[in-house]
Amino acid sequence: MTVPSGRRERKKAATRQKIADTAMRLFLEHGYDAVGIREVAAEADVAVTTLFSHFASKEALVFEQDEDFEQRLTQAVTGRAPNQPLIPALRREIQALVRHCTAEDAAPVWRMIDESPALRKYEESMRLRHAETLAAAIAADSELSQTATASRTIARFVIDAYSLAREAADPDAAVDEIFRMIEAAWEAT
Amino acid sequence: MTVPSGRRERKKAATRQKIADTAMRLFLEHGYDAVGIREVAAEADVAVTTLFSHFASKEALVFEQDEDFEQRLTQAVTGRAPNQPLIPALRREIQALVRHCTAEDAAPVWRMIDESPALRKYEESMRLRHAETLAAAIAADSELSQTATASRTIARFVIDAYSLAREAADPDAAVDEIFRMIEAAWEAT
DNA sequence: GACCGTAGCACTAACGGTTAGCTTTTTGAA
DNA sequence: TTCAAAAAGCTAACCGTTAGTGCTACGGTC
Repeated sequence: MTVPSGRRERKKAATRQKIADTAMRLFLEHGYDAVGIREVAAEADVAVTTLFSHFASKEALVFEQDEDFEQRLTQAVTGRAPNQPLIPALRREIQALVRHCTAEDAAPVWRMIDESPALRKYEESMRLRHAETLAAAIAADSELSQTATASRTIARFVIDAYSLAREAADPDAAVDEIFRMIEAAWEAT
Repeated sequence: MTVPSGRRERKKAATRQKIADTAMRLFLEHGYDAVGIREVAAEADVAVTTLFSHFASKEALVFEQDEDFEQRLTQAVTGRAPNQPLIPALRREIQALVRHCTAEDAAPVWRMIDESPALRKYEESMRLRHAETLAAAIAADSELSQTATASRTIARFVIDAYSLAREAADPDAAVDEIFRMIEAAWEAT
């Protein structure tokens, strides 16, 4: 028992990474819909069942590291200095995340996502999960005193900001504009 | 050509309705996931392909009349009296919609939806569609002068209000609380 | 009333994502 | 070396969905 040390974990992580990399390469090369799970598994030289033991679904192959997203947002709430206001902290984080995914080299991936209904759906429910996590972090902040509904509402609005800004013509300006609205909403609680 | 009047339309509508009713009955009886498409088709005495010619997907069987939703929201925007403010009009409509789907007799259906990941996903992307439609209606209103981003943002917030209030312990109070925030956000534009 | 185009429906067979059941290999520890 | 468990593998299926094809009944036209 104890903690499975070393090699086992590394090998598992390596297998996972190889699957993810292979999948991304094939998807970008031939299109998401044109590449089947069996094809990805064969190219990565693993069994289909192995692939699904590492990733819950085909879509999850594309959003490999979405836990970053969640962690960075909650970190922005729980990790800010005492007496620092909530909304600006979230604004900075969202700004950074939007910039990250509107960067040049991320463009092909997001184009692929936008073109596939399945991937869009998946991202939508991912966002809702993130909003719930963020809402929990906001609700748990002892410096703030707001109802459960207000926490969940602000969390949704913040996630909306990310989603809307990402698609806007001028993402930076959109973040500014939307966060002015969120700030007002927050002060109305 | 012209408009195919009469019997043909009635028969088609009857078939559609029979499929929808049968599906709902089976879903509520045995659970959404436990009932297969082939089963629904057999019970409704139609071919599987016929079922899919009336409904785009299994989930669509549950959200049979979601176009109402979209129409009522855009109507609340475009059909309000001149010089009437936007947000209160939307608030009234959302209030009504929330009440409608938190009514006693709708409870089993919504419990079923909440329990099925597939149905939740479907509803989420439905909401996004509705938000886009609503955003277009707001942007088209000549009395209002707001950026495209502001329109889309307010539309999202309004749809969020519906979604959050529906799940809240006290839906009426939640609508009030969230719309106070939306009102503030709107005035900040 | 006979005729024709088409809408609606049926049937089969398949495709692609996903899972269950079971066996084999690899790994860490005794 | 030996053993238990984790990881990976294989087969075979399930389920939602679609393509291909043909039949039937309806609505409009002559």
